[in-house]
Amino acid sequence: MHALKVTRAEDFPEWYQAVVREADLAELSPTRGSMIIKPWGYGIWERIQSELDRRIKETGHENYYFPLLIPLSFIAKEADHVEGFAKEMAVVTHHRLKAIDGVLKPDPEAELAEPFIIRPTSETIIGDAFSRWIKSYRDLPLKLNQWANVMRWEMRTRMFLRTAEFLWQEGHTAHVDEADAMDETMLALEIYRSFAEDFLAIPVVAGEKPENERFPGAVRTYSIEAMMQDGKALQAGTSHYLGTHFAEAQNIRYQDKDGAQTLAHTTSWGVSTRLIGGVIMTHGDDDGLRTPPAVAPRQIVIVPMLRGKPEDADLKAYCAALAKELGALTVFGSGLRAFVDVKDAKPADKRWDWVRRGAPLICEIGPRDAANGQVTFIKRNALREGEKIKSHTLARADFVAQARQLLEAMQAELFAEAKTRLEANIRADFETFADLERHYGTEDKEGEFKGWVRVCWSRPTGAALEEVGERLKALKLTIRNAPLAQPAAFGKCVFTGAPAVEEILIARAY
RNA sequence: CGGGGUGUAGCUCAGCCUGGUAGAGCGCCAGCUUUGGGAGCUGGAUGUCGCGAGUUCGAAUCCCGCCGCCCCGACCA
Repeated sequence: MHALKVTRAEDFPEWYQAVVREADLAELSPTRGSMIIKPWGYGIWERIQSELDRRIKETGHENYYFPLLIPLSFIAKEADHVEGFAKEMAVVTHHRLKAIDGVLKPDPEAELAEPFIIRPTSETIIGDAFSRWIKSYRDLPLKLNQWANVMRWEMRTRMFLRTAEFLWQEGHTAHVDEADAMDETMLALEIYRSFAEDFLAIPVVAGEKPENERFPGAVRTYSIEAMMQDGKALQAGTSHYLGTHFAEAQNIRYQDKDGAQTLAHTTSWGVSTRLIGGVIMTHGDDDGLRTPPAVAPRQIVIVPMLRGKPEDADLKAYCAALAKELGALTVFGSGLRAFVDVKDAKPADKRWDWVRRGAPLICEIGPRDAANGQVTFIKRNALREGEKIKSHTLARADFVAQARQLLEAMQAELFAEAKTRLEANIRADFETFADLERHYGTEDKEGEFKGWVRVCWSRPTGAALEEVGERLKALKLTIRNAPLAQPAAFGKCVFTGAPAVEEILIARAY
């Protein structure tokens, strides 16, 4: 009997919802399209924040903070940018409420002269500041980052994957020229790749987005793409080289060494709470989430087998001492997070709560363990042997000595499992569009696992690319990216038969 | 915003066709029993049946409108 009522195989979207609820990650809020992130889910985000923040600072960036509200006129400054975001904007138009016929409404007499938009991203207001901060080549590069909430009025929302309001980090930088800005763009992409793989145990493919998938206003957009357990792709991070588009629109110029006024080259890059959706769909199983140890808010949870008797006190003391000893250890670069669950509930229920949340190591310690100086535990990533729960027992001193290694091994095992799945499910033997049609079909069962394909193409642009997009759309496919790692020679374009110049990944996507 | 589904207790759902005092299981609370693993027995609490307006003596049930959620499409981190 599994801890969730629905399995991945039966109904993947339902299973996803079940994990979010049963692992106590988040719930819907009264605010349409926005969610309440609960402690276990927010704890994962806090771990993501602190580690990513460290890596961002380590590479020469500083944090700052811009306002939530942006003057409406700002968004209009870059043409592609407006087109990309205008359709999903929340607008603030009044500054006062008034009871009209007993109903509170925006006071018609309190309409703002210029409305504000709630930021969907901050390029425009940050560009405005950059134009004032940057005067000389000596001011460059300018490498800044902010942690913020943003809002995009999405038609259809899904917990963590696409919500109207979401949390993210947005890096914005300015440079003297394209070469320097491109170095920065690729640096950010590499930060995301290594972070996703090392810390979230999510293997990804880093590459460049095709022209039609670029960020509005970008010259080049790069992404990391992860494979979910239903074979669909999740864009888990993006990095953009913006060229001089925003510099032109907002007059970001510096005086170069020869005294000339020169346009700066800018970049922007971000990852969001969507990463948590990626963690769920990469590592979850039919018993709930398996939280990668590096981001688990609690890495070792100790459940004492309390029986409501006097000897409980000894058992609690034993568990508290064990937690303290574990807490003094260091793992993944910070203090080990151990927790004793003394909630007045049945031990079996507590165990399953932690299984669903995906605490990496769950210790179940009874009086006999305490008396013998041992620790009985289950490993969340290898919970079962057949249908039965597999438990392990170690002498207490050995458990403490091995705790760090157990967590590191689990992190590595989760990554290896996902990496194997990714590599086993990218087909690279398709040469024509007919091969794609045969593989993905049009009549296939909804949600059937299809994986990704890696094919050659001639990189058409403009109308020709539009047509490629339409043909793929008929199969519910999109081009994810052109991986950075490319072979030396190419075959023929699957779309046109012309000589190819690049390999691309094609997949169904979130 | 278009197509499909759905909305009844904290959760999963029955009841609706054929109108007549609101149900089950799980969970929750209390007591007792049990105690190395998702326990048993007994008792108990919990609902403006998504919202609004109709038809009717009477609406969870029929009609109309609106809204939320889920899936698909369009759009996107």
